[in-house]
Amino acid sequence: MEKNYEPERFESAIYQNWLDKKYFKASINKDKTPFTIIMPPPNVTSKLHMGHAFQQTIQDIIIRRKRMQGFEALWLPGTDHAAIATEAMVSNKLAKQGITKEMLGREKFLKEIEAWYDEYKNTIVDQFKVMGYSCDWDRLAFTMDEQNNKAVRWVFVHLFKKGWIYKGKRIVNWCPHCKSSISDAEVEFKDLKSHFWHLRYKIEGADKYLELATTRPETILGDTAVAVNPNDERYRHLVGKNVILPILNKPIPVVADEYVEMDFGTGVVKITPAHDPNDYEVGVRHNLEIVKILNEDGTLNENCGKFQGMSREKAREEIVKELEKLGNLVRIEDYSHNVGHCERCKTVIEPLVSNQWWVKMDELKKPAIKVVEEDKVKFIDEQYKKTYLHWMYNLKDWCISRQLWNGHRIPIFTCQDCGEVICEMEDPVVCPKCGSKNLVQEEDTLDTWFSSALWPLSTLGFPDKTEDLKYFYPTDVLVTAREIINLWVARMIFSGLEYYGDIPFKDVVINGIVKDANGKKMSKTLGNGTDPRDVIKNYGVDILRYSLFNGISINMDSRFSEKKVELSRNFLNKVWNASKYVLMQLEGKDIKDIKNVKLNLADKWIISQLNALIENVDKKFDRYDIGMAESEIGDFFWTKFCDWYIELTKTDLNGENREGSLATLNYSLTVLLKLLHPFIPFITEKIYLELPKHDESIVISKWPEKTISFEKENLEMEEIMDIIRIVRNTRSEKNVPDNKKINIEILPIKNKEIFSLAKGYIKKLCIAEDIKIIDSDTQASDNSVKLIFNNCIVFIPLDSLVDLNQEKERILKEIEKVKFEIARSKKMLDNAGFITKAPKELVEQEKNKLEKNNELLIKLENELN
RNA sequence: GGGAGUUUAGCUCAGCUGGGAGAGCAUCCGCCUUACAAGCGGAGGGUCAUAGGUUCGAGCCCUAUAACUCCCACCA
Repeated sequence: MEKNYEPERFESAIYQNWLDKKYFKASINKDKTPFTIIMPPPNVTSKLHMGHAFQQTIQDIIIRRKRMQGFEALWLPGTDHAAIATEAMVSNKLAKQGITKEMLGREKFLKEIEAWYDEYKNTIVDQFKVMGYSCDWDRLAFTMDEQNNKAVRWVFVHLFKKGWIYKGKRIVNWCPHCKSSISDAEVEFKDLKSHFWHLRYKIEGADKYLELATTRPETILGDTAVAVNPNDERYRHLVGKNVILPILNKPIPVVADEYVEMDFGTGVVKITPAHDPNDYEVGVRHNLEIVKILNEDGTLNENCGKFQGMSREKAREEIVKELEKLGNLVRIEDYSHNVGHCERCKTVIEPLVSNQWWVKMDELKKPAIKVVEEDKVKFIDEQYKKTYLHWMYNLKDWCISRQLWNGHRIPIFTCQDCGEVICEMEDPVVCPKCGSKNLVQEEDTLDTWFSSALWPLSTLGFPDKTEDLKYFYPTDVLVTAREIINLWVARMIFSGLEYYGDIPFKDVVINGIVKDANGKKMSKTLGNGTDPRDVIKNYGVDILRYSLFNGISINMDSRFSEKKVELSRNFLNKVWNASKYVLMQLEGKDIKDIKNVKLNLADKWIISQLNALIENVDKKFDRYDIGMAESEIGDFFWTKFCDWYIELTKTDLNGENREGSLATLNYSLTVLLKLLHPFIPFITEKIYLELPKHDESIVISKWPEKTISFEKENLEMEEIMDIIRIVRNTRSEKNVPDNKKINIEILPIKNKEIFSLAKGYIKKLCIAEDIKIIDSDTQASDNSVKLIFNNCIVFIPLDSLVDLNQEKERILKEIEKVKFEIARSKKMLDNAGFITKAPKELVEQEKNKLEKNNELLIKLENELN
């Protein structure tokens, strides 16, 4: 093995070998239980960022362990077509050449989009491969590939025939930049400083005015009423009368509606049904005229007289001036309020009324609520169950049409001659009713989430009834982000249930966000993010992967810092060096199985410890606590394996029974590499293949299971370790530097034979020149520090005179400690409540402690006399 | 406005169904002990946000308060 750990020298070659050997390929195998993860598809054109690295690595860790545990492990990768974002990028590119999509026409524009996808298609996939992800790449899917298109068409036709898709005039969130409606979930609200304009409208036929306040004075041109609360005494007499709308000088009615809050503002609301969701509702209730004042690009339209063609912002200014001139402006108040922005392009959205396609949710949501209520689909952590259910209970119909060209075009055709509406699996050529060939398809495309909702189905072959679906579906776990529980997770659940009759996944792991070192969200605009590609370049993939998970809970937000990367580098370096050392010891030797060899005390200890480790790690894995699993293994490797076990074997390897140590070194390194493999796949593979005995690859090797255990030796070794710790502590306290050796004399009291076995360990780890087992304290050297344990007394003769007073102090301090413990135990045991109510083992344990401490106390007190 | 989360050592976080406060980093002391100075040995450091309550016993359970974070809904 090379002297230094240099990951860049082997990571990519190892990955290529895995691909060549097809280890990640999953196919139907009746002898194995399937374990399936479908990857949440990243944007096809995106570049690897910390969020991907975190979320996808979680899945890789899970799937790699399952593969080693003998499951038929499928991790199915794919990418998303990200309709709005891509259309915006391609439009921008064309705009630089002075071309609009309208100039190109639909067909040519879609060709441009396709070319764009082709160019960028592989960037994210290639970067995922660099990350070491063990996906079945042969199954790489795309939300606009043939299979998905087919699934989308099938589902649309299915819903249409059930009567669950309808066209309706509703207020939608309109993005004037994207020129499309966007869903509620894609609207971001930001607090903006603005004003409250107080206006007065003249009451028709009277010389009085009605005062109201608005945050959007420009919409005055679309007002068709003012509203007051029916219980509002102040205005009751005006209901049914008209007021004169300024500028347009048009009489509009005063209506009474519960929606108006009496306490807010003046208690009078201007109603613009075409441009406000609530106003729209009021408009419907009172049968008001709907006047649209905006074009698709956000400029004012032909209903706006001299303001036509102005931008929203310009129109606001001009209209306020005009109102002031006309005497309708009372005052302007500072006000800040939440304004909706387009999540993708950050433009202020404009609510406006338009014709859209909708999916009825009433029936779809019922079973999707039930499966989560009954934990058939389980959220990790459980708090998200509430988030999900809360949203589902209040779910309204889903607006699925988007005014884009990129995406799945709505497969509805209308006969221009007889008005027949056609929605079938195949595009119709003639009208089935009148035979006309004059058929026109809807212009709009579907919300991207419409196809994403079918992801677990379509990637496995839906709508065809494939064997893959039967075998791999429902999938086992979905790993995804908080903010798309509603957008995506919910829709996959009702889709799976409605179209295939089963849940799409059993567990939903919601992962936290990776923030920067200061706990701030990483963002492009702030420039505070760490680019995972830089970390890979400087440190390698394994170190990046390890640093993302060490000591964190994956469902909580975590922080990423250069510091963590360095710590991870130190650890991987430790793994490399320790392995190098162990391999050096094993080289050229005949390595036996631990079950067929005589084991030393330390060997039995580490084997027992490993058993406990395996059990703990499995428990943590099974509840997706993989960050803690990682740090437990890492901790074990460093402390127990390197600092203790390897050091202990240095004695045994020079002793009579080297075989036991060699076998156990080999065994424990193998177990640890396997446990670490899901987290840091490359270094573990590299070392694993150097072991004297190994499978073809650690990827397909067997996950460790518990083996023979040595309870008695385990405890004995722990006692010896305690002695070693105390002696080291004493050395340090007495200012004996580590380059100076001491002599040690041990007087065993109990379990005497263990000390002859452990003598070497103590000598080595306490840096002793000589170690003697004595059988009476009269043999002990003069001028020694005397350390008292339950099973022995340790004497350390020191060159310099031991200060007797200082020794007395030390013993007194120890007596204090023991007395404190005794008092605590007594207090508990004297408490009747404790004796009767606490678990029996606990009481028993406490009694044992008390007894031991009492014995120790007597010995210590004897020392003083 | 509704809901959720967080608050433990100087920093980053553990602490499972209540039963003696933990780790790493940082700090201090001592070591190049031939796998590793990216290392080894040792030490100091905490009223577990605050105030009540339940319990034989509370970091953990209940109630209230405060600060920070996130999600949802948005009042013209």
